[in-house]
Amino acid sequence: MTTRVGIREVAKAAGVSITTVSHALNDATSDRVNPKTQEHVRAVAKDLGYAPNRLASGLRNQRSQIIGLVSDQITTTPFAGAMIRGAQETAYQRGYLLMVLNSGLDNDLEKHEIQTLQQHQVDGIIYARMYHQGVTVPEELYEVPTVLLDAASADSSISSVVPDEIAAAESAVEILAAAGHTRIGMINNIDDIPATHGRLEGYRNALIRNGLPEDPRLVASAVSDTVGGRQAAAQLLSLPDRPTALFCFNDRMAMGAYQSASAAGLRIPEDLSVVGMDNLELIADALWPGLTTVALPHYEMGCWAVTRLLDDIEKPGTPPGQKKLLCPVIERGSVAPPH
Amino acid sequence: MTTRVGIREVAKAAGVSITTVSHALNDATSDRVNPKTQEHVRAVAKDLGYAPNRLASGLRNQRSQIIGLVSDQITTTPFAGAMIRGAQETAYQRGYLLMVLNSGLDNDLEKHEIQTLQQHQVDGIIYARMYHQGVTVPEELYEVPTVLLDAASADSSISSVVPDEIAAAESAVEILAAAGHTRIGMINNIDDIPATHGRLEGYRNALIRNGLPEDPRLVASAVSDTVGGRQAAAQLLSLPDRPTALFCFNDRMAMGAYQSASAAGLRIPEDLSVVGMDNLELIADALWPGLTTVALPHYEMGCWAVTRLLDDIEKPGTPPGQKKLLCPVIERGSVAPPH
DNA sequence: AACAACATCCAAAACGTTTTGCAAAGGACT
DNA sequence: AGTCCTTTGCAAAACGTTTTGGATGTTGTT
Repeated sequence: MTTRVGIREVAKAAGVSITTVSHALNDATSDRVNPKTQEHVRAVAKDLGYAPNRLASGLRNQRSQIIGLVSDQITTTPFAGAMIRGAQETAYQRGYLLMVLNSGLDNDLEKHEIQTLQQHQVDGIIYARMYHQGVTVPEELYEVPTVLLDAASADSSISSVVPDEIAAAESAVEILAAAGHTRIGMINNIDDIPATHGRLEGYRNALIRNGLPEDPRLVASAVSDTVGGRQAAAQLLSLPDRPTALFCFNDRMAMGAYQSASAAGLRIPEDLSVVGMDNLELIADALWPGLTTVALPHYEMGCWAVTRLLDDIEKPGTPPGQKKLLCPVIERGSVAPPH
Repeated sequence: MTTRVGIREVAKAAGVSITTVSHALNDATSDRVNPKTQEHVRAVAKDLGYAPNRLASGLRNQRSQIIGLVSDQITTTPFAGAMIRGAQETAYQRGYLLMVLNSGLDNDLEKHEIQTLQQHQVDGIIYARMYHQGVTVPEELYEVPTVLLDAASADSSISSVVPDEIAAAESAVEILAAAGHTRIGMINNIDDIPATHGRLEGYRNALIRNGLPEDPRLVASAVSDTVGGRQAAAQLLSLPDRPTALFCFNDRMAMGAYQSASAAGLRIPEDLSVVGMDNLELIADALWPGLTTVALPHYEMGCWAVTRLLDDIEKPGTPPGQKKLLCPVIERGSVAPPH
């Protein structure tokens, strides 16, 4: 384990002072150092594989080049990965590193984690949820630049990014309407979260825009997993005038709908069209036929959050913004015209 | 934003010198400070909410209290979450923070990331893969304590942790044999990775141990996703003397088996028993009936890796170890006796 | 009563950078 | 040729800790 090369070594090797090295490396604009010298120093530094100790430089300029990401849970959903990856990659591109912490549901732990991050002088914090929800921001976060990821706060002084649930549901239902369906059912979630209300609203908007009547019997709600979807679908499919198409709250419920359809002897998409939401590849891609669905922009939200945060850090004073990101439709094979 | 309270403030408030504060706080064993004074200082520090600046103390004692985790991909599998959570939680419990970086498949990027971590003076690095595979460790990692997560290296000087593929497959097949099956098929992966060979070996071991004949026609291989599983299952189920039970390489392939069984008019588990592997809850829980499967210990592997790494860091000289972790069976509803 | 031994605390140096105030050197203008 | 200005490089201070060597004060022994 060779001892790390420091700025001194570079200075000696380049035949100049430490100061000159520092200026040559950092202060690109200032004309305190001769361009030729600068180039020379840079060459030598690169040659020696010099990379400044971030602890030291962080201590000096009160900037750690680290941002923290604290989230409620990280394991249950595969979305976590995409969000973190989006955040990590854009942070890295801008010269920052990401520190990930998850607090479960423990508020005290969360407080403690935020404090720990502050001990490490993080330059900013991303406060993330693993599914879209409203939150109240812990007061510790007001001490440091913060942006909310997949979460929204009543306090509009804090930036946040969430998916545009309404528009997403609209485009999902639009696909079914465009295929010619006039009796379109919806399988909704029962939790009181933004997605539940937003997707229902989008469903209604799309019906209205297409001149289709709203039939309250065509909306069934259940627990938002496969079993719930199976039950809700069974209910809708047993209606005397059953829907020919189903918009499902998410892909897991859509999987339940597949199961009920199969049990009822209905083929997808010939007898029943289905559209899901979330683009859970593990399911949407695995179903037979593949599930047409609307993707949640987790990766993009991660990118947006970090971009916003770093803008805030690097040029403070930018006014906060609440962003809703669009959700792209992913077409597979579960939609066909009704007969 | 109140200015952070430093060690000076504590010293002033407690009426002692900075040195005394530092000793009182850190050096619990040394008798350089009066117990009463120590207690007093600690009370004051807590009162003021003092927490030492980790950048400064890291710089001083060449320890950042940070460990890095670099992995190939983080998004495609939901396992990433569990591994990272395991690593993060145990690190946090021992006073460390985790820095997560993913390099995709880009080797240069990976090198650069490792260097960046070293700039931040990380105390150690976890080198992770998102599915079990052999790797050659980048030479940069020899400069710093390292352990491999879900990956093994030919170089036995480096610690690593992987799932015990053979034992896992054995227990999967054991379940089927215990239920009374004598014609047990296997749907395997075609990739040349440890899991492929290990699970096949475990399958064979279990057959032998139960005195069952090995019939090579009962093993079908395909791409390890749902479509592949569907095809392989179709092949096995069309055999004149078809297997009454299927051990599938993973849960996605098992889902394909469900689809083929349904297409062939076979009910699960009455006509066909199925066991998967991975315990991908999204699928295993969603299938109907629920899929009995063997869980990969991702969370536990994350814990083990960090524990090992920190032991290494805190008391160097511990000899390296290669660990295989056992995989628990998760029983659901896809196994029944043959008729 | 003087001195040794001990307990307690303090001042200062160090970790590796960045940055400020100055000094030295070199060139152009009168 | 002398003055002034510009260009360039250096020494030193600062960031917030930890730790070492030594100073101070207190107690016990002869």
